[in-house]
Amino acid sequence: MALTQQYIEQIRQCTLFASLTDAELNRVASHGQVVEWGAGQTVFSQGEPCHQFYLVQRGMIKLYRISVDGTEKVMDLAGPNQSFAESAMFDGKYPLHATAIEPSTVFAFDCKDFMTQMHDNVELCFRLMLSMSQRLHGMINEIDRLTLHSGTQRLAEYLLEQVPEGVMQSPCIRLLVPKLVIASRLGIQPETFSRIMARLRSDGMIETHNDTILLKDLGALRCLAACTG
Amino acid sequence: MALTQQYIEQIRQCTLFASLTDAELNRVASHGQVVEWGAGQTVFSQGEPCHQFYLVQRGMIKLYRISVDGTEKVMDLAGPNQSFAESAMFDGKYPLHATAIEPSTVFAFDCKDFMTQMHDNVELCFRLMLSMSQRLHGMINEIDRLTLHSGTQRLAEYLLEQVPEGVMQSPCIRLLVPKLVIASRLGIQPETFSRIMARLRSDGMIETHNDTILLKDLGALRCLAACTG
DNA sequence: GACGTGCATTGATGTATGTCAAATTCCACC
DNA sequence: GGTGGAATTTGACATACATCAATGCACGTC
Repeated sequence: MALTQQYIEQIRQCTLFASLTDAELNRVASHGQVVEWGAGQTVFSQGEPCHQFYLVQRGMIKLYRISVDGTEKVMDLAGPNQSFAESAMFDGKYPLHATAIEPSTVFAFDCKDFMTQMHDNVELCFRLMLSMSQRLHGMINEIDRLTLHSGTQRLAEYLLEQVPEGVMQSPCIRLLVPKLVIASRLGIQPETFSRIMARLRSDGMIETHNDTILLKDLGALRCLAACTG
Repeated sequence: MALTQQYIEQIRQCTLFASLTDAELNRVASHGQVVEWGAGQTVFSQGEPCHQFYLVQRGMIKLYRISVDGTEKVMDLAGPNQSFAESAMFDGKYPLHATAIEPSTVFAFDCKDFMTQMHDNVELCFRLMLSMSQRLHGMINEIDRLTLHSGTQRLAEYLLEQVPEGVMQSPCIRLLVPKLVIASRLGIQPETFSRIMARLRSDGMIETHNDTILLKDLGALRCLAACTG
């Protein structure tokens, strides 16, 4: 489906497009599409030639790799207002799989057009380079966590990341994706995830009701995440 | 020390600078320096404001993080003709530590000048974006290996990576850095590294003499690296 | 409302890898 | 060429986490 005017303002929210003029944004949009994906549908597969990159409007996209024995590692989760696969433009093919884990609306932008637009607009290049550098540093942090932190620490960090800005004490958070997926994201097994949660519960740090989690002791969680433990 | 004419051709070897005209390259060089670092000397520390990015001329630079308890995780090793910390330009500070692990000569380029040069030269932007996207995909592979592959697999992969192109059978490779450093690079302990090597040796896949390693059975190593085992 | 499917939890058990410690080898420096 | 300190190796032991298996729970479908 064509990317109509009604979505323009929403696209501008994404920092990648924030600096564009109305005319430029319209041009990007004119080469874009709105696509709907059902839960479990694949947006693209690893190795596939890359002609588009994406911005999530609604829903959740899982970005992941699969090993030879079928095990899946979730590399990232893209929710509303988050873009993905921009860097694949330069490689020509996607470095991982992407599938929707719930009904999702996604904006798809044409790589070729975006590249020519970057040629005419250095500012846009800088936007993309900033975005890529941030993603790169995010990856460094990811490797840091995977190698230097324990499963418990990573889970505590994840819970704390879900807390909205400015909340001071005992915030209540919701897990936006199945625990199975979070476990893979954190590099642990679902069983281990469940066990760590049980321990945090019995230690009085959290209270749980399905996907809703009350963080009773932020201080203890922060210590767990930061310190050796 | 100023970056004199004698180094220009060497800098051009790096893909990042390959597309530059003589005039452009001279300008980059005029804002650059040649710096010598002894073994163990730090090039920059994590969090430090970033004013330069680097290209190794000779030697080896270790890029790493340190955890609260002092444990060190080597994220990457930059040898001759490899650049590092380009992406820090956009963040304003270095995301990790860099120290020389042997006497090294490094070209240092001024970020501010390079940024203005990118403003005038979209081609240069594209070069950097290509380089960043490759690094990004390298990181994805890294996380893939850390989470989906065993220590043995990662070590086998590392050994195979050291084999020069086109060598068909029983290549002899040399470890260019202390095993301690490689172990950290692979996310395992030095003791584990040693034990895995011993196992590969007793399985007849390799022969070792200090830092020299004969890969006796490439097929078996490839199977070990790729398959589950 | 019964049924089925997939997710989550809990228990029992296995194992790869980490940790601690000591012996040995290597290497740089005097 | 000897000496000291770091890197490496090896052994004994500990443990976090994975694996296997069974049960429970929630959700959607007919």
